Amino acid sequence: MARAATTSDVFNAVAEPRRRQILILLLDRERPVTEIVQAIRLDQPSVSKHLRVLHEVGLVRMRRNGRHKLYQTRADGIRPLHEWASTFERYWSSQLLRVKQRAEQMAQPDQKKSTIHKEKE
Amino acid sequence: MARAATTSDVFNAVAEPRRRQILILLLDRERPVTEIVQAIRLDQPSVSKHLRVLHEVGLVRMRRNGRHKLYQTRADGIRPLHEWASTFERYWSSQLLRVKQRAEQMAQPDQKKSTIHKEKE
DNA sequence: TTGACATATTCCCATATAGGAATGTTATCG
DNA sequence: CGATAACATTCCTATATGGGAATATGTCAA
Repeated sequence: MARAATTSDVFNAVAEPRRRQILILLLDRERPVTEIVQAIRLDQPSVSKHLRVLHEVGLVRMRRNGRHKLYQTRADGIRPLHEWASTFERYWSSQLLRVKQRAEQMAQPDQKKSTIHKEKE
Repeated sequence: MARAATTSDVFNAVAEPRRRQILILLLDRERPVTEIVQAIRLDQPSVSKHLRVLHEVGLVRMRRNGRHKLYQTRADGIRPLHEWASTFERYWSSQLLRVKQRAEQMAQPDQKKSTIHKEKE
């Protein structure tokens, strides 16, 4: 399986770069599909599919206007993501913790340097 | 393709529920792989693979301690996600905007109710 | 060195899904 | 009604990847 159980939650929806693009584009005002197609340089069916995903997880609203369907970002839908990320906030904002961890590493000099990811702190 | 270009960025990493579980688990203190295996009820190879992904995108650090490898969340890695989500903050916190949108919808009563997603506002 | 433990990697399979092409659907207008 | 515009859906293909089994790698202890 390519991505477990909850295939369509907010986390999955924003994992796709094109969808993040669309969300930013539709943040300030509503736009018809054609305008989105032009803006993000993707064919219309693909855009419609992304919009469907975004709509299903509540990240965009849509209203019909004549022959057009106007989409707009529902910023509210981002809140779960924001709140989840906020859980980590006090850890990265804590200099003390970082110092503590540094000290622990100092006390364990027999570690191997990671070749994959270099520590940024 | 199952997920475009940047297959392994932070957004993709946290799109996986198991990995979010691991990140929370490793937030307060470092733990060896075996302990993670027990905690999240997943086989060891799968856990190792998730840890690899998390390490590659900088969401966990690792240090060796004897035969054990101790993993811990690098909260700092969540910041890009948090900052991205914050972009939307002023939109959901703005009551005024919501009222404005409500007014626009009132002026356009010929819309169809979405059967997929019900507006929560 | 041998054995045991801890972790990582490889191989395989099933599923999810992005994109493109073709087609279907819905609404407006003459 | 018929044509057209605007979207949505379906079908297809290629790729990504999660989980499990088997295997490999690495480290310590005796």
